[in-house]
Amino acid sequence: MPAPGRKTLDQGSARERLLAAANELFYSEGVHTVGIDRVIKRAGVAKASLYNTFGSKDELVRSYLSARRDAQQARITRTLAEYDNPRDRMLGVFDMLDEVFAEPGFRGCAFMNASAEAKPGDVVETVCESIRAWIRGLFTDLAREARVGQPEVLAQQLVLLYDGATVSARLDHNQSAARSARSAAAAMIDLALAA
Amino acid sequence: MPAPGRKTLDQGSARERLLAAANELFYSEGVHTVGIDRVIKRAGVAKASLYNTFGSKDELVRSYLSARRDAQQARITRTLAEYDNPRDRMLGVFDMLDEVFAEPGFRGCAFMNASAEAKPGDVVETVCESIRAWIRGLFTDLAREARVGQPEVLAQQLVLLYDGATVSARLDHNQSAARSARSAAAAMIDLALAA
DNA sequence: ACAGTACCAGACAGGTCTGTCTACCGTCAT
DNA sequence: ATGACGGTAGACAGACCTGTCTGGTACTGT
Repeated sequence: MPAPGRKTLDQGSARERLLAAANELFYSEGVHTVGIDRVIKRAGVAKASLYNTFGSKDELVRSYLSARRDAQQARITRTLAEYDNPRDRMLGVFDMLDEVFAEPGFRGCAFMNASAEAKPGDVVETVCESIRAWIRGLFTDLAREARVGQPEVLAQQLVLLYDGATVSARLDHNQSAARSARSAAAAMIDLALAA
Repeated sequence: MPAPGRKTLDQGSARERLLAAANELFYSEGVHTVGIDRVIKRAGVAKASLYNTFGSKDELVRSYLSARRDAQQARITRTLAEYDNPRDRMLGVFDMLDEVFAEPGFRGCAFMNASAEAKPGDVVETVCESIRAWIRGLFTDLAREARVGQPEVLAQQLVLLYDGATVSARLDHNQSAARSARSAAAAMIDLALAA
């Protein structure tokens, strides 16, 4: 994550700088309110470079979300590797959330935000669905690995807590949302294991 | 909820028609993507009427959200009246969510959506905070009434499930999100009561 | 040396948005 | 009957947004 104070980005190819600028601006202010001109100024790039590279603003938005999805999946995967049993892995996701919420500039889930701005049938929804399916699958796999009776049921409940924590951290500025979700998740997991 | 198929609204004062049109359009397509012209056409109202009544688009948006907040609070209050003990009241909120999610045109929480589009410090955030504080207070009061050990803790967990269900219903098109949240809520409540 | 590539700077066209303004209409109370 | 009031209809200004286009610069492989 680049230092946020800088005025323009000056490392990497035009594509990389554009994606970095898009990530900072689109995430922190919304896809709609940020115009092309601000993105290219921030990236220190000519307008022609943007259109040569991405073709349209829509494509830039799509790429921004795809890159963010990949980064988020990588971060979760990295987190999981720190634990050696499915129960701790599930809870580890919530520990990671706690860190994410504490980062400066946190403004909720980029995919929820982008989806709220998108009109029905937008390409944005596709990226959105892909990361959501991935997370749901992750929790389902972990639940199955933990040998609970109904892995899908537990996974769904964990997803509810995951999303709820994100919303509460965003809208209520609730610094402890992830920890509340974690303790609720622990209770749900143990109930499922006992059943 | 007015019939959504109609092209223009033709009952009530200009103010009422504008709010009804704003509610339909802003909620279903987003605050930013819908322009003033579409709102007044839908309302069957002159542009001057909008600016005489509300003064600006921002104020119309604020009024739209305020009206929606009032309607939502009224609906929840009506739901609570159907039950006669705190535990059933808490769960009743999730039964209501199930109905809400099944309504045609459901597109998630209007306040989450508006907040995602708003820039930091927007007036929108104020309305948003007010309904969130109300819901949190509601669950806290019910939890206290139910004599659980830590009412705030249970209330926070129920809020997580409430928000999580809304997100999952919206983004995953998950028709059973409210029922999953309800069963998780029942488990959390009973754990809190047993403690 | 030279062609090709990748890039920057910015003017420009065409569209859309908010908000103002003029002009007109119908109703109703005094 | 007349003036205030609330409303309609739509032109218009000014800002802003996307996307195209021209022209110039720097490096790189052959």
